[in-house]
Amino acid sequence: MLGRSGQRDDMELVVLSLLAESPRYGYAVSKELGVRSEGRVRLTPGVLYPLLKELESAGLIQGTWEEVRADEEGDGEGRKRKWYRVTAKGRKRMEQRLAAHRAFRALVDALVGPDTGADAGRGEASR
Amino acid sequence: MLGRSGQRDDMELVVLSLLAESPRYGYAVSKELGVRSEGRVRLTPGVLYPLLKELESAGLIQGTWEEVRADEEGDGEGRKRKWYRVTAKGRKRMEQRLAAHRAFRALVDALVGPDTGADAGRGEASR
DNA sequence: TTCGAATATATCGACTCCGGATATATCTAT
DNA sequence: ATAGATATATCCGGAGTCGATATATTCGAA
Repeated sequence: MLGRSGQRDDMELVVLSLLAESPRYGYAVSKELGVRSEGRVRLTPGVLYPLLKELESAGLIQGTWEEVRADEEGDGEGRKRKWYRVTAKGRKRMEQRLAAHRAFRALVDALVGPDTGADAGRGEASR
Repeated sequence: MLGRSGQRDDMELVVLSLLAESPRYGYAVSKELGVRSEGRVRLTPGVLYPLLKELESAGLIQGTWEEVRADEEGDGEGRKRKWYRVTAKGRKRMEQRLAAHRAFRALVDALVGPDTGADAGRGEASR
């Protein structure tokens, strides 16, 4: 049908960047991404958690569970969050992804011209 | 294993851009992409032809066969090329992909800072 | 003139990934 | 109460990836 979104590597870059900035838990990553992209980039649960899991098992990020209890009362389990931080290996991966991203940017710029806010209509092709 | 490439939408943008620039046949698209990206972006047959086919059946590009004969001699079939040009619909799609690309660029810039040639080490996070 | 490399298009298929739907449980505000 | 947000996680049908493979023509070098 041609028209999804699907950019796993892009997501990897963006998630690693966010986590490099400061440790966060999954849901916060998802929300923050929504905010910073002004709603243009969405990271749904079905993509987010498998990605985090994979990043962790690849040693690129490291997760720690934290219990968040609302009231002081003793026993029952409270809500849990899993905080992730980027490892050194993860930073390296992030740099790689960033380099790839910049290379692609350069290619796009070479093809359609650098981003000039207004559309100054490029020439029509004839043949 | 984490580390492929796979970016169909990116390829779509890049192929549509090339064809918007001037009509080309598949092999030429592939070669030109290699050149302009300095070898960083490769579009192999297994990706190229299915993509072109899909773009055509979606009405984004339009292909025409052209026979290329080496010598003047009459009969035998010569080598054939299929030239593609972008349709109006294809241009629209290209603009959409471009907009998405620019949105993602903006997000990355917001996350890691705009592209400053040299790496001016960003601050470490603590927690 | 012959033989390998480049040109040119195309399909196959095993593998991977995507992402909407779904499930579960806690917390907050009305 | 209870609806909606928070928070994590899996499932699985459908889609995409890309190396390998197939076929045929043309060019250049030995």
